[in-house]
Amino acid sequence: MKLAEAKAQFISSWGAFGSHWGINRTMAQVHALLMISPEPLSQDDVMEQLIISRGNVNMNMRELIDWGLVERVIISGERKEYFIAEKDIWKVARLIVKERKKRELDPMLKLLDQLENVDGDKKDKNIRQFTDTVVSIKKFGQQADKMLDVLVKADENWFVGSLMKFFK
Amino acid sequence: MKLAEAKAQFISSWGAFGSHWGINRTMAQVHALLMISPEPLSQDDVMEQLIISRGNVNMNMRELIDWGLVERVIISGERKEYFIAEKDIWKVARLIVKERKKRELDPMLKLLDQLENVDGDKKDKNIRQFTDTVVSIKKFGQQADKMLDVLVKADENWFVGSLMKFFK
DNA sequence: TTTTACTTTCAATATATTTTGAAAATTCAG
DNA sequence: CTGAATTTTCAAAATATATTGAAAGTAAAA
Repeated sequence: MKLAEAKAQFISSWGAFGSHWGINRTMAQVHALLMISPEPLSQDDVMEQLIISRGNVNMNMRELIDWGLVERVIISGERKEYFIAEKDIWKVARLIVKERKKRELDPMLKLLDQLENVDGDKKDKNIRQFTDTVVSIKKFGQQADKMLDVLVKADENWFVGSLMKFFK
Repeated sequence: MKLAEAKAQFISSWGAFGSHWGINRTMAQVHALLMISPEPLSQDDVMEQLIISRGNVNMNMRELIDWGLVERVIISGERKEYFIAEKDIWKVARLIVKERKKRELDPMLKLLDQLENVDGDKKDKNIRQFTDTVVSIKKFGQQADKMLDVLVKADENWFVGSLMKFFK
């Protein structure tokens, strides 16, 4: 397969994949393009290669920077800004987990705390089922929270090593 | 807090949460409603409680059944169909992981296999960077794949036990 | 068989999300 | 400062996704 074709497939596919992981399609495509580029790219480069508008590139680039997945770099003698992506896939995964944990898991756990105690007869089957459900989801969430914290803070090598041992 | 208010909050919040996990908002709300209901519900019950149309309930219910998150039940003497949700949150998590792995991870790994070998000079930095990226994502994906397989097939108690030991 | 209760489908509609592009803001060289 | 290059913003337009509801389909009861 030719490089150009492979690139196009990779970008499109990473876009689709990302859209299932809380990262919007175009944002993931920009990230994909930057990951496979050996040199930093400008906004114009991205516009040209992905055939999307300036505003679109700008917004998604900012979002990628917010997530910590992309960095601005200055090339001396150049007026334009350039961008590079984090290429270490473990770091990428950790950054995504960190961000999604903050946005989704943490608020959910906070809410479940509030829902744990509802007024009324503890023997009422409606109240019982509600409380049981909330409590079990909360417990599950707390375990997930702990696990993800370890992952997010883990040094890559330690983590890969131990986990691989664990899963044979 | 009153049960009615707590229910409304839980359903709305589980809907928002689900929409970040590959499950559409309404589908997750139907699932939430069924999880906190001590008795099976009919399509009419769901229509009434979530204030959504018959068609909408029907489509999302089928999707939930496809994922294995909801089951049809027959109540003797009743003409209508009733539905209950899987309430064990570990089973829910495993079903979701299983389905998403099949839909997302497996196709991605298959594609990466094809992209690993591109024509041209292995010394070219564009080809080098592309190949390096593809290979490292593939390795990462394979590890994730193994881990998730263990999780999906694991017996709940064994898994909770070992993992909790692992994460102290 | 016919009637009735219920379920499913899907084109039309409504809603939500993404993208554009031109104007405003910023930055830098002269 | 002035003006050119570049970046940012955001309302409007385009696109994608979800929802409705009425008609068609099914299956149990009469």
